[in-house]
This record gives sequence, structure tokens and C-alpha cells, in this order.
Amino acid sequence: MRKNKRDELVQQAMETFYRNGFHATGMDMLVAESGISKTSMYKHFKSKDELILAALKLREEQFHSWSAQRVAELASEPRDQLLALFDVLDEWFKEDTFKSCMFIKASSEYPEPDHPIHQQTVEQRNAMYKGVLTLVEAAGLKNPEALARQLLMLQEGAIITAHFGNSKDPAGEAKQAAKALIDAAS
Amino acid sequence: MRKNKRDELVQQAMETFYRNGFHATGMDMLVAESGISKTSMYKHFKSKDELILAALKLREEQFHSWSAQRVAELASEPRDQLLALFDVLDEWFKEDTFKSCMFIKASSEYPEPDHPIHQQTVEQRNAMYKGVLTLVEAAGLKNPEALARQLLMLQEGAIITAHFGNSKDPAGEAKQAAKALIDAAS
DNA sequence: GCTAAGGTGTACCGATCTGTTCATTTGGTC
DNA sequence: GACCAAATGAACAGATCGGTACACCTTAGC
Repeated sequence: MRKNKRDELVQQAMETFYRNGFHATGMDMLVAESGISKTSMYKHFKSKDELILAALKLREEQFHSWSAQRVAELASEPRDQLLALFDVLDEWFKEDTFKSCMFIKASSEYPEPDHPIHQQTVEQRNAMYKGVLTLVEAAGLKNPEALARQLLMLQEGAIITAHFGNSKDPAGEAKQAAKALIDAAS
Repeated sequence: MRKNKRDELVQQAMETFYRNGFHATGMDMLVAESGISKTSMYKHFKSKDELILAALKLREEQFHSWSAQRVAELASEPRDQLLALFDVLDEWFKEDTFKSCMFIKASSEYPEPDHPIHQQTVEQRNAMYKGVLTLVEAAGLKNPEALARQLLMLQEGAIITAHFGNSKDPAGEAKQAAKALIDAAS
């Protein structure tokens, strides 16, 4: 019970920041949308930046947990799991709450490299890369580091494409390209 | 002479918005950095949003002009020009002013689909796609629309990767992936 | 029934935001 | 030199920003 209100706040703040942006979302808007008083917010977090960091951390946990579970359900072999990543992307794109990648957006709004929020997005991106790299190595593919980065580029490109809405099937097209790269590295 | 001050303002505003973000850049900061009075700014542009639109338009013109010229200098055949796009990206990434893609950042900060700024980024992205598509078609490759989108995904993925700084040669790795896709579509 | 902690509501602070007003100054043209 | 458009500086509105102060309320455990 003790952490409940705090968790509700972070969850709601995460959704609002994701939908509305970071600078464009004021603390008063979070008070209105979360129903939690400003006093409590500043008891749990010293500043808006700390709340943003907590929201990003929650986002990473939830997204990683959901993504890993879906990949495991869709495929068992590492090679198939690499391709399943793009099917999971497709599911994500089709959610009506999809609004690009929260970490890309955060690093855009906080562009100074030594800003804590920017640094956290870099670390999260690194964790993403390591996850893909593990799969690539488990699949026994050539040039694992480069291939993992290329597959990550395709994922991020697909996210940007889905966000701009110029393609009907960005995840499918990215998957097809990923397959070509994986086949070439077999 | 008549347009000079205005052009200086838009040029300076473009650079500041690119470096510092849109919401994070106030009109007073633009006054300080451009040396142009606030009164003049609001004589030329009715609002900050209009100034942002002009800055984005200038960015598109300058980037497209520079990019097209470099591609033409580096290659003459359409197929080679498609690959040269990634060499141009590499040159861009190595500039010390590189800070990701201004249009991705703008669409992140103005996420509402019917906002004029968001719409302008979507149009600019569409123009980018059509440019790549023209090259793909001129090169006589299979499935031109899908391939053009895949190549664009690689470019945008490379931009994100370069922005996060996890790779030493994002453009080169994206180029290698592009080559594989182009070879498969020959 | 008391205490203590956590939550609430509201008013407020100084700073900053976009945008305006107005009197003054500049520079080119007849 | 007179004229006029353009640019300037600086003060100012009204709103909103992140963050604080303070008095009050709820709830649980002893």
C-alpha cells in the first residue's frame, strides 16, 4: 500500500509525457490527470526531472518485459526470435496509443549529452543493443556486433516510419530487410 | 537588402532550434543570439510557430540542396547514388554540429497529427521518400516502393544510432546493409 | 483515543513564457 | 534637408512555468 500512490503517479506521468511531450507537459497537467496533489508529487520527487527519470525507467521495464514475453511466445530459436522482434514491433505500432519511441523523444528534448535524462536514454539504448546482440550471438551469425547494430537500425527506422505514417506495413518491410541481412550472415 | 535581416533571423533561429530544441528555446534567447530585436521578429512572423515553420523550411532547402550536390559529386549511376547517400550521411554525422534529424525532433515535440509543424515534418519526410524512390526506380530495382522505404529506414536508423553514439561507423554499417538489400533486388 | 505519517487543497513565489506597445533611431531616396 | 519605411530598446501584459509554504484531513497501529 505504501508505494501505491507513487506508482500511480509515475504510471500516469509516463503516459502523459509519452503522449504530450516532456517540456509541453507541466506539473499542473500531471496534477489534473493523475488526481494526485502537487504536494505529494514533490514529496516523492524533488524535481520534474526526477519524475521524468522515474517515468523513463518504468517505461523501459514495462516495454522490455512485454517485448521479451511476446518474443518468447512467438519463437524459440534465436534466429526466429530475431525475426519475431519485428512482429512484436508490428503489434506495438497497431496500438492506438503508439506515438514513436519514448527514448528517442526524450533524447531529442534533452539534447545535452551530459544531462541525466539524455544519459538515461543512451543507457537504455545500449541495453537494447545488448539484447539484440545476445540473440545474434546465440544464433551463431557472422559479425555479430555489426549485424546487431544493423538490425537495431532497422527497428528504429521502422519506428520512425510508423510514426510518420508513410507506410502501411513498416514492421513487415523492416522484417523482410532483416531476413535478408540474417540470411547473408548465416 | 530588404530580406536580409529576415533571412539572418531564420538562419540563426534554425540553428538554435536544432541545437537547443523548440520548446526549450524562447524568443528572448533568439533575440540574444541573433541580435535582432523582438519587435522586428514579430513584424516578420506572427508567432513562434510561424518562425519554426520557416526555420524547418530553410532546413529542408539547405539540407536537400547540399545532399543532392554531394551525391551528384560522388556518383553518377542511380545505383551508386543510392549507396552514396550513406557516404553523405557519414559526412553529416562527422560535423560537430550534428544533433540528430531536425524533423524527427520537431515531430517529437509537436506530436499532435494535425498541428501545422507536425504536418510539415510529415510532408518533408514524404519528399525524402520520393527522392529515394526516384533513384530506386531509375536503377531498375525490384519492388521499388518497398525498397525505397527500407533504404529510408536504414538512413533514419543510422541517424538515431549516430545520435545515441553507440556505434563508431553507423553510416558505413547502414551502407553495407543497404548494399545487401540492393543486390537482392537486382 | 493518541500519535505519526502520508495525502490534500490552496494560495503563493519568482522566473520565464509568448506576444504587445510605443517612443526613438537608423538609413536610403527624392 | 525632408520624408518614410525599417529596425531598435525597453518596458509591460497575462499566462504559465517549476517549486514551496502551510494548515488541514485521513488512516493505521499501539
